[in-house]
Amino acid sequence: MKTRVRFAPSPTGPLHMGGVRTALYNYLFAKQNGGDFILRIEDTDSHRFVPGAEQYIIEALRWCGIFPDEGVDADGHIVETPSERHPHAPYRQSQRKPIYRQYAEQLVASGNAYYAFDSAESLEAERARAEAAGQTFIYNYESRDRLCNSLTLSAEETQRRIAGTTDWTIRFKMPRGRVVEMDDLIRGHISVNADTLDDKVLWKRADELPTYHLANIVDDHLMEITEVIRGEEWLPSLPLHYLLYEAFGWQDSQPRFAHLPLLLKPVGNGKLSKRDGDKLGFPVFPLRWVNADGETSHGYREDGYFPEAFVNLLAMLGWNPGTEQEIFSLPELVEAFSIDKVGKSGAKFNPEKAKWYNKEYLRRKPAAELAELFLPVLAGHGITEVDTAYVEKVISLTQERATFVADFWDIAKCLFVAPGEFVQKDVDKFWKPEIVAAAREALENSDTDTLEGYIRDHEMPMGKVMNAIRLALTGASSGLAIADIMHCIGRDEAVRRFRYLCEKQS
RNA sequence: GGUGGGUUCGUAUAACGGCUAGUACUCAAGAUUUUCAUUCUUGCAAUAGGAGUUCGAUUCUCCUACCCACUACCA
Repeated sequence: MKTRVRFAPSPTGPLHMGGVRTALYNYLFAKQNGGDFILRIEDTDSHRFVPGAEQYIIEALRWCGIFPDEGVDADGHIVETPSERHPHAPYRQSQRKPIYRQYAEQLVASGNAYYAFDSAESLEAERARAEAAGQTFIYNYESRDRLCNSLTLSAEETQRRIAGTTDWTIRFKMPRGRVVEMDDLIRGHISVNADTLDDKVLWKRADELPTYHLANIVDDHLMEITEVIRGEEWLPSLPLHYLLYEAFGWQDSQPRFAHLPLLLKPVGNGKLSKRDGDKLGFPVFPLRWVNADGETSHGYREDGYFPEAFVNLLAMLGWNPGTEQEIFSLPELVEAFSIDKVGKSGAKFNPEKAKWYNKEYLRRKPAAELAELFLPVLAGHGITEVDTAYVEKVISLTQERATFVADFWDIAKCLFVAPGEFVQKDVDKFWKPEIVAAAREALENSDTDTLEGYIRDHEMPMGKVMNAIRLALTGASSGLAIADIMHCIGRDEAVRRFRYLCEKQS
């Protein structure tokens, strides 16, 4: 049987990095097994729908190099209708609306579900009453017989209510005295007593839409999903899902499940949230996101991370190859990934390690590629007429000092413009008459390649003289090697800058 | 509160039930360098606690503690 997995996000906002990791693991699993990766949009919550969120999800996955074989955005094109290639379309649950109702009713007919007419207020009151008594209200075998539903009402009354009002739902009827035995690819065997579970709502009449649980099981079945790989927050729903497969009689083709550990915030406890990024200064989203209020959240892409680095670091959060290799390209991940090497416990995200990954990728990239990325940065600083070969040379000198492409400017701006300001602390330390005199003599009696030899031959203090020259050339006493700078800007420019500082200080 | 899941250096993780618990990031020190960075070397630092099984437990079992998730006509 061909492996078919899906990533099924809800378009309620930007996809956060935990979601991207879930998508990635699904993708890796599919590709490793020669299967298909499907992107399905679970937009059954009409109230939380956020415009642009679906497009964001698609764009984020594309940026990571993850292209669905099937689903909305299959092969990079939006798929809306079924075809030979996409028999399972549409892939947006809102467009699959007509499919679900019959399944909900099938469950009612088979006695696995029932109509419930309790109002939100009455249920609220039940919960409050239970809480006051120090108990928890559960809508299940112990309470359903005294509540307002098709189990307690006459058939006529039930029919009348279904026809006459929109204030009803279909609830799953949890079996009594059942222990559900489940298997998880990551966590092993799990068993739960169904008596502790409640009769989940399957169908929301007010919206004419199924809830997650129903839509999810129906679609996974219809789309012939073989493995469900999703976040740990779904683990508590697994018994319900098992029971649903059973109620439909689909248990033989039921997918296998794997629940991924959560991504935790870098400091303290709890799962990674949008606020952590703002507070600690790292992105939690793959791409920049601007919400309806104009509030902007950082994105890895815009912050200068390479997609390969982002994918790599994400892959290593919760999974490891069992070897000491840390750098993996996407194809290498496909090769090495294994679901049973995924950890069970939540992984705290470490922004420092994320930067390290980017640095590693940056230093492995060819100068030509980096030059192309750096050109817009240069343009942003008003440098437009530059020779590409020169930019590549600059990059080869700065590459191993940088973490992001944008760092090239901070490190090497002196190779494009003369310093206008000088670090006072360094001026005080190195711009002293005797050093300046020596530096001037050395500079004027040598060229780029003989400067160091001249200073040495005349027994000048190497460190002080070099730093005085560096100060004149770059504005500070730290940074690139003098010889490298002079090779780039030329001796004449170096002398000019030196004289400029002399005049400025006199 | 209830249900489920989890727990190895600060972080991510490795270790058929068997050497001195390994590696990476961070941090510190040293070497190299004209400075900074790089690079190299070294160092700091962990099996949550308690029982049990066993010749032997990070690994298996139980208890406790702590953390997390779920507990909606949200996904």
